[in-house]
Amino acid sequence: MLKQTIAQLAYGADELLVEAELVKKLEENRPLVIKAGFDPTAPDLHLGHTVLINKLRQFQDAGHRVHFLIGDFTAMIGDPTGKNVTRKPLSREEVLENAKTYQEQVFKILNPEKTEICFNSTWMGAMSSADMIQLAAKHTVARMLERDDFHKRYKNGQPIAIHEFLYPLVQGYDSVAMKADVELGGTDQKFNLLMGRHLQEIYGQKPQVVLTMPILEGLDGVQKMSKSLNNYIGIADAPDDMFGKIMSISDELMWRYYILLSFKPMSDIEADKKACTEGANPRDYKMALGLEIVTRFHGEGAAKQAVENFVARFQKGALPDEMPHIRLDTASEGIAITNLLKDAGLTASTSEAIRMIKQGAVKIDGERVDDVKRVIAAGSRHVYQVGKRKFAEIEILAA
RNA sequence: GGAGGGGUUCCCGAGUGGCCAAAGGGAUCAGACUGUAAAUCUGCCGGUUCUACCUUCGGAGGUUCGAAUCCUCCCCCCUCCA
Repeated sequence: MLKQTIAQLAYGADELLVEAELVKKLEENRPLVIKAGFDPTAPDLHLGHTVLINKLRQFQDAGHRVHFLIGDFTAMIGDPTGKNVTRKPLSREEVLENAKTYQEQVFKILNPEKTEICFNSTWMGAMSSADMIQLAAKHTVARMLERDDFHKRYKNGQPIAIHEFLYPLVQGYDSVAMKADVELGGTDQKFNLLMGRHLQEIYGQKPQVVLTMPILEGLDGVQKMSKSLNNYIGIADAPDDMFGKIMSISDELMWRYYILLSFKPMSDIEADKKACTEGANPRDYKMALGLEIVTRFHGEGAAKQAVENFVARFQKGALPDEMPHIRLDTASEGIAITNLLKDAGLTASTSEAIRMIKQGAVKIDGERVDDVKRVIAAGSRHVYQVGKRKFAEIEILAA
């Protein structure tokens, strides 16, 4: 029973340190304090960010309490993680604003009853310079340089500001202040998470268990999900978009998403996977995954609607129910199709419009356009389509 | 501080005076096939009033009928030496 619980909690995780300690803690039969820290730097969350939050939710469902730490103090320092450059600190106002957005988004997944929001400025702000130096005395430079990115930068002669050393110390001290039993973080956080264990021991606490989660791949299945790579699914994406993006991922990536994004028990996921290798259509499982995820962020009604829209549009080829309505003014003799597509934003330029027409990608009211020089009469109103995804109803008004 | 190498269209990367809007690959996009999957094939891949013209090869000048290609100055990156 306990074994199963641990297997489920560690499912999809990169590393669990140390499993034996987690067993002991669970055997105490009390709600554990599960810590996860977030830098309020990126207020627009995408599914990659939710991997960790989902795992927190699983701990809640297993009866534990999540202490959701907003690193408002640390954000003002600027974590060097992953970047080889010193990150610029945020202002107090930015931090608070971002933190607010964070909270709004995160309760779509977490159970508010079992969540406490903490700010590390609560204890860090109260710390005196002398205390800070005391804290800094708890660790050596040599060990600090073990951290991968510090190590690399040091070796390459790139600058490391002193305050960057304080970041892991503060994050570790947070665990002391919060009396964390378990801390979750991305794999890139491992060093900082282990610092928590180290400091807790020094301060006379039982060291926290560390659970690291992998970084989620983006829609391309290769690079990490990120906004700047434009391979992300934002949790604020519209239901149809969100569902469509999920349907477009590869079968292989789908299982990865199942493991890291679905709340299905691991035994079910493994069974589904097996069914597919034995001939079941992966598409149906992909649709189920899409339904689950869209439901989480938009509710069941919107999610079911998104599925219906998807089936209607892509499996039956119908036009979407909702599309932008655009009005364009033009001279009384009408407007060239190429200019119309550009002005309506369906293509980036008239040159692209010509290309699209030549490639048979442009349709007016469902009928393919062949003539690049076609002129659309003023006063008309049609549905224009470019490729599979871009639609608009455009009305031409004579000026 | 010294010596050398390099910055080309979204990315990598060829191009050393005209045939260059610039090879090749990748990505994107579109078409076919499908399950808006993958793989594959095809096409496209700066802009426009499109058989032509305009803007682009780190930046600014210059030489030339003509420059991504030659010259001058400047900015940035990399390698080796001190």
